[in-house]
Amino acid sequence: MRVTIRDVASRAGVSVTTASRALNGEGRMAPATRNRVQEAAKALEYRPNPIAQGLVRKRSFTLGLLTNDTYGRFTLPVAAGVSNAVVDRGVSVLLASYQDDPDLARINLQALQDRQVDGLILAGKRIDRAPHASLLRSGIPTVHVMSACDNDGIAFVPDDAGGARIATQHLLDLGRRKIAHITGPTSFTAARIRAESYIRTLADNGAKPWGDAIYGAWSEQHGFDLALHLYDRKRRADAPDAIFCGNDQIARGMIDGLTQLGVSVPDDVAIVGFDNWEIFAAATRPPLTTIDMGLVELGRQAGLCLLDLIDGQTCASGLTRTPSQLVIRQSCGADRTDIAA
Amino acid sequence: MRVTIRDVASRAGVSVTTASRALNGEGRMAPATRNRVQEAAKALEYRPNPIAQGLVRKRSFTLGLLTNDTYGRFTLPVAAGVSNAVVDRGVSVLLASYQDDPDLARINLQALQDRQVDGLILAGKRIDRAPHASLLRSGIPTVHVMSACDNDGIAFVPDDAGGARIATQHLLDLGRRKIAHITGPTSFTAARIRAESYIRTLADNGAKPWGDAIYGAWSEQHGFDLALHLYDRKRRADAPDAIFCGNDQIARGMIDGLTQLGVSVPDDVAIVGFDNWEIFAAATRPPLTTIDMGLVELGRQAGLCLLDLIDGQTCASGLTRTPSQLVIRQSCGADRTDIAA
DNA sequence: TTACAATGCGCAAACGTTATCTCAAATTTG
DNA sequence: CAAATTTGAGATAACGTTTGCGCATTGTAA
Repeated sequence: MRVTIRDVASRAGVSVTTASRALNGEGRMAPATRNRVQEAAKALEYRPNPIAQGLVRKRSFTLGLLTNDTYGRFTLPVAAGVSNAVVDRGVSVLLASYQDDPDLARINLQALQDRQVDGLILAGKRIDRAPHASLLRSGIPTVHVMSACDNDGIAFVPDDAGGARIATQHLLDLGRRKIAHITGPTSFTAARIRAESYIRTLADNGAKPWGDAIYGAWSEQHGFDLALHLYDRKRRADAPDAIFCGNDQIARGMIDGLTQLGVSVPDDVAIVGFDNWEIFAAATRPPLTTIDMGLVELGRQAGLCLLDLIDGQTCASGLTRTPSQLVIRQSCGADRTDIAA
Repeated sequence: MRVTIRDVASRAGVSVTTASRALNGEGRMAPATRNRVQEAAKALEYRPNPIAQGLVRKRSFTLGLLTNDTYGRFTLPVAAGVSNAVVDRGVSVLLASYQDDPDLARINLQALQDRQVDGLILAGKRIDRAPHASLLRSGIPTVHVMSACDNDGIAFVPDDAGGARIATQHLLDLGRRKIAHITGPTSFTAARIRAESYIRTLADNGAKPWGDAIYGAWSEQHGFDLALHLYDRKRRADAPDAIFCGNDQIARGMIDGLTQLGVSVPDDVAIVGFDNWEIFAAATRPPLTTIDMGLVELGRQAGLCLLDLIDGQTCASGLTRTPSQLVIRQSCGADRTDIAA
């Protein structure tokens, strides 16, 4: 059988009560006694039983991660971040996935409630869609990740504006001046934010955008088609010398299109993507310089914030945007000798 | 406060003991009494507290899913499958991710053990690598997913041979006869299995492989380079009229290469991929016909098997390969009018 | 001294279940 | 009709913790 607090207590020659208090650092107690208990615990490799603790403390020391992301592209890095952030505080993460299915959402939420999760992380796949309403008023401390929430909610999302700024700035720093922006549908808030930030960054540097931001699908096709259109032989002279793409797929399509037209990347046109979707970004020819949204770190912060929230501390409320980072590969021609592979 | 079994008991006018037995369907009891209790439970929306149950039953009704897959490409579908399979048996899934880091693996395993998970799912990213040794002898019922295990272990992996057979057969059915196979490194068991199955399927149909299976990297580059090589103008006449690619990335590279050479897919060459990595497969031009490994279903089966194992039932031991499925898009020219989009 | 507070620790109850006994009433048996 | 058996259900003790309360013992002020 597992070693219980009873074993620790008897080895230290104290009562169970005292042992408990010694280990939790509570109550008045002779320092010597406390030490004795702690050493006994260490010697026996005692680890408290979270289930028993949960029963009496009415806390389970678990977080529920309820996700809506089918492919795991966003969720798994986030989940890893959450899990790693809280594991050394003795907290574990329950994963449940409802695939846009309200029934499944309800069942899973109920299961998490039954388990008395101390907190809930609701993960989505886009920042302007709120989780299904039934998830919203669970009565459990909740943070949102990669999704919208109501006014008094707490959400962690990537710093779209910052990422766009870094990307645009990078192109400016490389001397490009005719910088275009091609991105997803206007209906996506993330797309609009990135576009606005792109424009503002240019303005801050005394530059003008090359035409309006071009909205469309988040697809390779979109990038590909625009490459063919913008760099059509008739227009090529006036075409951009750099493009900031709203995601890696668009960037990929763009590069493919440019390559097909014989336009050189990065010599003629520098390309920056967004997402750092590794297998995608590394597979373009040339490999794609892009923005990493720092999802693992985002998960970390969401996890820690949730823990604070549970402890009753006031946690950074509202929307927190975790910083993005530029990952330099070869599609912009920047020197990357100072950057680890 | 939550409604407890005490509330149910008093509403039904019985003792707590009787209520418990009535709800668990145990013990001798007047049918009327049992009904009364069950109705009381329903009326109060009673749901038993798994924590309390766990304490006395020495089971936690949780499964631990310990994964090594960093990007979540495989793990999240599997996790969703596991979770959905077990949720209506009152079991939840704890997710932990060690990123090839032995220390993290140890810590996470310990956390799962502390929580007294009833079973463990060890998920990897390739079928010929066993999990870190320290994970192997945890003393907890374990099934492996997408990874190797020792002889008396239980593992669930995709049916590589079946998938390769279906893919090859599909090409044969479409009348192709010069079918090549391009795949990942020989060091990957999955690659070898797929290659062997490809050869066997051809033989079963009285056909011969077009040359040896070509091993290389699991990358687009590999496919791309081979396209340029195989369909070089000098060789094109003898080149394959169909290629079964070992994964979607190779297929993607191959299609890109062929397109660049002006070789038509699927008219001149039919391409089948492997993985059905949605965003990849749907983005090729033309969209890729490929093999879906059924990871969600794999997760389901692994979860149910683990539950059986925990109940002491003898579960299908050894390696279980869950069936793959052909997803028909447009890279083979097959009619797909009978298939839903 | 006497009274009274502080210190150090243990008893016992609680958390919400299930499981092991026990025991009265109802039923069958001889 | 008495004895043996079955039936139905409750009392009580776990499970491993934490926690409110109480009780000695020691130290301090009057």
